[in-house]
Amino acid sequence: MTIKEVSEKYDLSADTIRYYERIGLIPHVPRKENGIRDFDEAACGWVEFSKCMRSAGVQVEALIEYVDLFFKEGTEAARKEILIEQRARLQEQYEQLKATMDRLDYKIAHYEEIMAKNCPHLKS
Amino acid sequence: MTIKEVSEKYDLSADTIRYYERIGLIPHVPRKENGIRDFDEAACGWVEFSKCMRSAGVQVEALIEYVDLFFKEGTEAARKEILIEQRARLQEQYEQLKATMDRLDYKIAHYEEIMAKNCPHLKS
DNA sequence: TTAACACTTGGAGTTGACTTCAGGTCAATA
DNA sequence: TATTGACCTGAAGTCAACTCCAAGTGTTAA
Repeated sequence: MTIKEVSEKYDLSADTIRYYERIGLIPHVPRKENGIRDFDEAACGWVEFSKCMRSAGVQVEALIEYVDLFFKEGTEAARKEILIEQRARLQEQYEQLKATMDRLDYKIAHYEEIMAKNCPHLKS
Repeated sequence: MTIKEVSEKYDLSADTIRYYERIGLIPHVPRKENGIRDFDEAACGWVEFSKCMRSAGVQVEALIEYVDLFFKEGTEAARKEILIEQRARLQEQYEQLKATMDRLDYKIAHYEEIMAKNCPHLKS
């Protein structure tokens, strides 16, 4: 697969994918003889994984570290640690998100109320 | 209250609070004769609100617009729209977060398994 | 065969959200 | 009275994460 196809498949710009490879957020992508990237299933998998993690807000730094460890043997414990820490971060984000959503719901309901009062023709 | 007290109360740097005021993310804070900020309850409320919204990821831009409308009459519908849109954004973030957390759980479980296998002394 | 196009690289530029700095005022304390 | 410390302002700097650009190569279509 070309970078364009992968870009369309995962809705990430080709520049972003190249950038991810450059900084090591995804492993080196195989090339054809002429140097053009030729994504195999594994490379696609990494793109998909990084997209999922990034769009949830997992930091680039943590992903780079994970990918780096991935190619070294005997790093399972360290990789697991990274995942656990990132999972905890997302949990915190989730709590914050939930609290804020509740608050927005409350405020929105408040505006509903105000607007009902200010529209006398609605109270038939 | 001084900016320092407010900064400690809400765990936001004084610089951030001044920045928020400058860009209109919180309304103008009352001053003493000498020009020093003197936060009253309303000003504190705005700081707390902005902190809550920002830490959930609501964009600065949307909050500025909201604060701006807040001081104009007859803008209730517009304000409500902003809140609804931001609420929808958070909902999306939430879905993404949940999917990614599930995925991390799955991967973490996978590492548990691998590590159990690679530690024969644990299987008594 | 020449133009158009998709790709390559290294590096520079942009964006959003702060954060730091320089230079100044003012109140209180040694 | 001099200096310390908290505050002020406007402007410049930083950081993460892209995003765009210039200059070049290789393949396809007119």
